[in-house]
Amino acid sequence: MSASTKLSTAVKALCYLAGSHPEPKSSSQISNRIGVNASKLRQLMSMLAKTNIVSSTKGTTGGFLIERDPSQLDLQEIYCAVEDRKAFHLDVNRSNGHSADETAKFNDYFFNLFSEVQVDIETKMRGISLFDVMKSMGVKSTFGEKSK
Amino acid sequence: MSASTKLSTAVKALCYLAGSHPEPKSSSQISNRIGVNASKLRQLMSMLAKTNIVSSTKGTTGGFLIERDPSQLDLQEIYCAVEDRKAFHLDVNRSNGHSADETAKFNDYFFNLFSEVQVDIETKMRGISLFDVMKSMGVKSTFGEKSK
DNA sequence: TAATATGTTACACTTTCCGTAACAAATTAA
DNA sequence: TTAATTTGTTACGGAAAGTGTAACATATTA
Repeated sequence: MSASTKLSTAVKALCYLAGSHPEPKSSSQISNRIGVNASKLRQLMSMLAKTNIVSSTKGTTGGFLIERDPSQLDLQEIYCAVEDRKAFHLDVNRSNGHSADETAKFNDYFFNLFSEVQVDIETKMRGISLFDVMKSMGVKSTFGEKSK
Repeated sequence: MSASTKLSTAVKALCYLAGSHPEPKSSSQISNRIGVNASKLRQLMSMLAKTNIVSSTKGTTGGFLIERDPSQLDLQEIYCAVEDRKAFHLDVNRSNGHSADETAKFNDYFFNLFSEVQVDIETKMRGISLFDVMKSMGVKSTFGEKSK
């Protein structure tokens, strides 16, 4: 999955889980809802589980459960959980030329520039919580409510 | 070529041209210098020529010439010249799910978010001139100087 | 007329992305 | 204990994108 796809897919799934908490949802339920393949979704969810953003339980009554308050969970954290690469990856081309020194200096320059851009993106995403997204989306959170 | 590769390659070439103005440089000279394939480089240069950032002349004494003052040429402009897609492209995944309406709303949300990010990147790149890059790189501009 | 340079198209190769399948391990229900 | 269900992980074939190179028409110079 590409970086941006991972992020948006993860957010969709988390919105769904936050709207049906504390009822666990299986990968098939989630995938039916948000329209991605169940297997690929499990790969994504297992990453969210490793950082304890969701919990997972196996077996007949199992599934995924969101573990974090949506208002205290920002997009940057979600992104880092599902993507190894730093922010939105921009790559500098590898040096092949004669003047390897100069090419290396150029590559450093663009590496630094793109790093700055990445920091800017991270800052922006840190300012947006899952709850913010849910509000925009009209999804009501049931996180933290007592189950009847 | 990827977007970021196009930009960095174009900037390398333009720095070279700005440092050897007004002497035209052929695609082989440039490619030898910055270490990319001459044919691919011509593809890139022809895009810069269409927006008059460089001029090109054919024939034995031909080659490429930078046409803009490096201090009045910013990275965003270079980027736009060589890349069709808007800024650094981030894509939203296409909807397949049951609730197509909701998926569409999510996609809209992320499309808007990524658009904002793109605007931020553009703003940053508009603040950096080719001359700024050359300064960082220690390349001396000969643009505008009289040829002897 | 020969040589040289741009501008464009094409092609094979590699890498990445995407959708799907398969199956071990864990858990629940009967 | 057995069958059913679910996560977690790996693998694979095809699609798409990126890369390096070649080829050639067109234009210009010597």
